[in-house]
Amino acid sequence: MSKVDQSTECKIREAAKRVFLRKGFGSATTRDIAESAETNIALVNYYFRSKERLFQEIFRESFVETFVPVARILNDDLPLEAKIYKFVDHMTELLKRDPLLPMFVLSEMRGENSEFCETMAELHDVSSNRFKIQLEEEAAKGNIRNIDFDQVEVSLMSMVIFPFISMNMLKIKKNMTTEQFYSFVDDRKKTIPEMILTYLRHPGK
Amino acid sequence: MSKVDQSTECKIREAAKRVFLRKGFGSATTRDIAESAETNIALVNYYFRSKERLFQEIFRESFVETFVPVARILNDDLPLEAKIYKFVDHMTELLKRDPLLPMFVLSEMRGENSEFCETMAELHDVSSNRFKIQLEEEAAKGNIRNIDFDQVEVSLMSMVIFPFISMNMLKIKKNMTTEQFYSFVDDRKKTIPEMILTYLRHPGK
DNA sequence: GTCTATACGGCGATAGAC
DNA sequence: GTCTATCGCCGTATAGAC
Repeated sequence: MSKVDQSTECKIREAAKRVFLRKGFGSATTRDIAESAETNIALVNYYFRSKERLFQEIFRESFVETFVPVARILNDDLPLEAKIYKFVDHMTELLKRDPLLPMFVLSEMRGENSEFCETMAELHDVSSNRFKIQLEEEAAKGNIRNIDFDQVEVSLMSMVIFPFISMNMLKIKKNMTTEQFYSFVDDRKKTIPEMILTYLRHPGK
Repeated sequence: MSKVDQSTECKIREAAKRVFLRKGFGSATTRDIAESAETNIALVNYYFRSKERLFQEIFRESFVETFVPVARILNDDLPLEAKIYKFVDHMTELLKRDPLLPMFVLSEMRGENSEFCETMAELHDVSSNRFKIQLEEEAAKGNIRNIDFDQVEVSLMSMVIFPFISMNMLKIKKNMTTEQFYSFVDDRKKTIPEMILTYLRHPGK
């Protein structure tokens, strides 16, 4: 087997990721995936037993192994300003490589029924405890204002992630090409930390 | 026909909205909708001809007739600070009534193929031109810093809308009840405008 | 490991009785 | 307007030849 020729299993896995990210679990079909992997339905089920199991693998790989490690940057041992810049930069670069990832993860959690909430149990490991403590310490020292940690964290996540979720709408509304969109989110690597830090450093009324 | 008894057509429309918002177009079935409306499949097709047409009606009603008018607050004739507070307040109240609406609209725009981008043409009407001009005027007067309008607008939208998109994840991660979540977004009616306004009023380095 | 053929169910949509 | 019955299609999954 040559170097460029991947194993069938790997081709199916990559095809599944492409299709699931673009269409979601409900709208993606085994036929789509088999075709995209240049193979047939039987082999998809041979390697992964069912569409459901295949999806679970892709979901875990995308969320737990890709997204979560970057989110953990907030627990790194870094000064506040450097940490926020690093987080926004790394998360933006991750999402530029996989722009459909946030919508993929979040859209599978609608209705609160989903079995994917099980996978979410691992999320409790993502608690940003050290980031929270860091902000509390800075506030105690009088370096930043007193704030509700959750408000700051959610604002930060929102500003980084939401543009990718609304990418297609943004491109239509602002008449953006894909390149212009990427340039826009690159600019946000500066805007977002500035906005958060300016807010933190100036006292409320 | 009594007052409390709605017409069948209306019952189907309401059921369709419930089901589509919870599951999305791909995963919702005509059978779901019929059952939720306490009627049968034949009547769904009798009144709306097809699942596709029914969906288009719900989508238009939810997006163009509900969401867009609130977004237009940014074009109202109001002082900057009052306008931002009003926008965040109204949008938050709208989303508290229909928390699944943002995910519903945005998830149907994945893959950039979708025919719903046609409906999006009406979105060009939502251009926030007057808000943009207002910010430019305030900057010219030296009241706020010079900024990229799109960056500010997207940040504002992100911070208001994203918590509802990630509602289920947030509730799991922060161990929130639904009531606590609503209380959290109510607090954001103050946090978000403060963050935006603090950023605007303090010059960059 | 790989393919063809097929089983089986659920889907959207409609015909036709009332 | 409303319902039952049914058609034809496409989905997942598997059996069995190679």
